[in-house]
Amino acid sequence: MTKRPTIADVARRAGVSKGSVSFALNGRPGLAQSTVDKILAAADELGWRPSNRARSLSVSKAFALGLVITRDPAVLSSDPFFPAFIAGVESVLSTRGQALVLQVVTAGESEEDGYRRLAQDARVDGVFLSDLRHDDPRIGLLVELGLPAVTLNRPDGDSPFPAVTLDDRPGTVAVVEHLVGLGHTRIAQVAGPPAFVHATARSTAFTDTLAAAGLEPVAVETGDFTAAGGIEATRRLLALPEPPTAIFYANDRMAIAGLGAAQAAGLNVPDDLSIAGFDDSELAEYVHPGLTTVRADPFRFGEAAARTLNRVVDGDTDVPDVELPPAELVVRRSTAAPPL
Amino acid sequence: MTKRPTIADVARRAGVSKGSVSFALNGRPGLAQSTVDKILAAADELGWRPSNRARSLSVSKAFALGLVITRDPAVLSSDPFFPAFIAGVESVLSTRGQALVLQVVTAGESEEDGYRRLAQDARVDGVFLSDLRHDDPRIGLLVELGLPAVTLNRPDGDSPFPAVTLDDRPGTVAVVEHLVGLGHTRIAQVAGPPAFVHATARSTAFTDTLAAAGLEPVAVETGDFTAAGGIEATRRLLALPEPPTAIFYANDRMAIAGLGAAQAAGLNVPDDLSIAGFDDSELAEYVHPGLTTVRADPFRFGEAAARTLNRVVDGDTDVPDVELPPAELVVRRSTAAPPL
DNA sequence: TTGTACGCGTTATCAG
DNA sequence: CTGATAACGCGTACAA
Repeated sequence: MTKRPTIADVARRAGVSKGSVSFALNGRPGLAQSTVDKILAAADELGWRPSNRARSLSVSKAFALGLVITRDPAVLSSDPFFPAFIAGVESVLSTRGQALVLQVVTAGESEEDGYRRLAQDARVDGVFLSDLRHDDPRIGLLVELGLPAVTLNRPDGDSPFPAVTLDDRPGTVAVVEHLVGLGHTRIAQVAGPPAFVHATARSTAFTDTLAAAGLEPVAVETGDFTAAGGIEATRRLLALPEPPTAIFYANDRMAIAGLGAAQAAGLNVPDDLSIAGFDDSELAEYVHPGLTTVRADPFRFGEAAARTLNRVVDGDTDVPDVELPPAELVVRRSTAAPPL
Repeated sequence: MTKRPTIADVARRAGVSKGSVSFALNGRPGLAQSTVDKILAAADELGWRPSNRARSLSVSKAFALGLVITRDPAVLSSDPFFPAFIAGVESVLSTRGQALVLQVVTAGESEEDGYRRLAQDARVDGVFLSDLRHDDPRIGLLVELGLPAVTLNRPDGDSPFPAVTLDDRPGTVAVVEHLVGLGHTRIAQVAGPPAFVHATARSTAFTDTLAAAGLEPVAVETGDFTAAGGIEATRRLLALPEPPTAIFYANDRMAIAGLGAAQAAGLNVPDDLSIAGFDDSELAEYVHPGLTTVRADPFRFGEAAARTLNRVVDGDTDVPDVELPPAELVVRRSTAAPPL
């Protein structure tokens, strides 16, 4: 409550100049050790902490990173990725005295505006680019804005930014092999919107693996990652003349909703229909039957992304991409051999 | 990319002094209208935007609000409240050029430290205080730190901060009356941790309403709001010599997990057991059977909280509490008359 | 090591 | 009234 001490207070108390204090506190050479000690002691006694504001102004940095999330709230509500991702990011930022600025862009406002605001207001030193889309326009935008970034997974176009990647494909392959191994031949997929890089990556891995087993998808429906979308897609699949005996969903939310739809239609899961999801969200383990799914580690993803972004922000050129351990299959009760 | 224009550039272009520019842009009296127009035009032509770093330094404000969330990531992951709440907050902040600084405090670090950091780093002008606990120590801490706040719901002790409240009780009462109306007499509850104000509020409303109907709870189990906790509590309830015919959970996550546990135990919901939740999370509608629950509006909550906090931050004294429309009952298929 | 300009708006003081 | 001038907030960086 008493106004915080400034660097001038420290200087006065140590009997030196402001400049020396700054040097001492930043551990820069050019000061006698005895002077450094004196200054550090004075700073300590006064409980001095640098003012972010003054520092920001003089070094032109925000000491903050930004995350723009574009979802309507209802959808975001049950997304299992971001909260854990954010926690991972925080675990890195908190040790560096940085803050995370979050921007939730709801429908109506464009996502680009979110980044633009962050850049114009100079609120952050860099941003995380998530949910990459094909030929993502945000990459060009960020280049234009001069805002450093790290991409979550690798974009398909050119990108000057490092990528932190977590390969979804091994998990997808494992799911398909698991289903094929159980004897399924009529397997369908509920994919995510094709505009997303990760959605098509999963989708392609699905089709390819099936092909490698000499099979073709019964159908590939497109969902929008929401529960409502999962229900719709599931109903369409179940209404097919020859419905699938197994459905692989691009995320758990659609899978859990699909599970509900199948049960509501009188089907027994897994006896009549096997269901697999993607994410291993909290509820996946606890619905009935437990959902077979694919588990990634969003917390680690957040840590790695934050560290990588900071290297860029710190001026490191040629920051290498970081590859995280791939997502892996978690087998539960929702998958079993197909009905005879 | 070309360096942004400063207030001095605008002044030069308009042929006036820096001070006048500042006055004109802040709509302060003391300038001829013609001068104001000239300045505004110059600013416009140059595309000038104030540097909020410089502004921060000179007016000692951060132009940002803070939210500290204390959950371990796994739990936070499926919390339906915060994402929508944050979206509501954003909808207000974005119109004022403010930012939201998010801090996720994971286990190990104390929540208090989160607020302390936010205050010491002067990162925000005020904070949202969520998940109030009885005799919440954070209130005293914030007073000590001199950090303005708004509480989400009303704390039970003294508080100098305005509260934005959303009464859970009418919804709780409605659930109990709904169950009693269906003919249930053996009703149990899975409550939240008693340390939380909202958990005990719901719990008390539950017990009181039951008492008003001349009934007593079969049992009140305490869950921790997680799916795993919901499963445990449900198992204990179902193992009772005379198990309940209806269970009311303090949130949807526990309810959905409880639903899974009941089904895994071979029970038919709602024929053998009625289940009701709280939140109306996205999946509530889509699990099978659809979950009877209580719906609040976290987006509006966020809007109201942001507006209220801003009034405090702006120096308004005696900002009144804001009362939001109460949570309301949503009846779905998971509740029905008890077995004969 | 010190002194001081600098980053950029805000605001109090003062002259016209 | 109108508008200019300068001090201020606080740390950094460079010339002296």
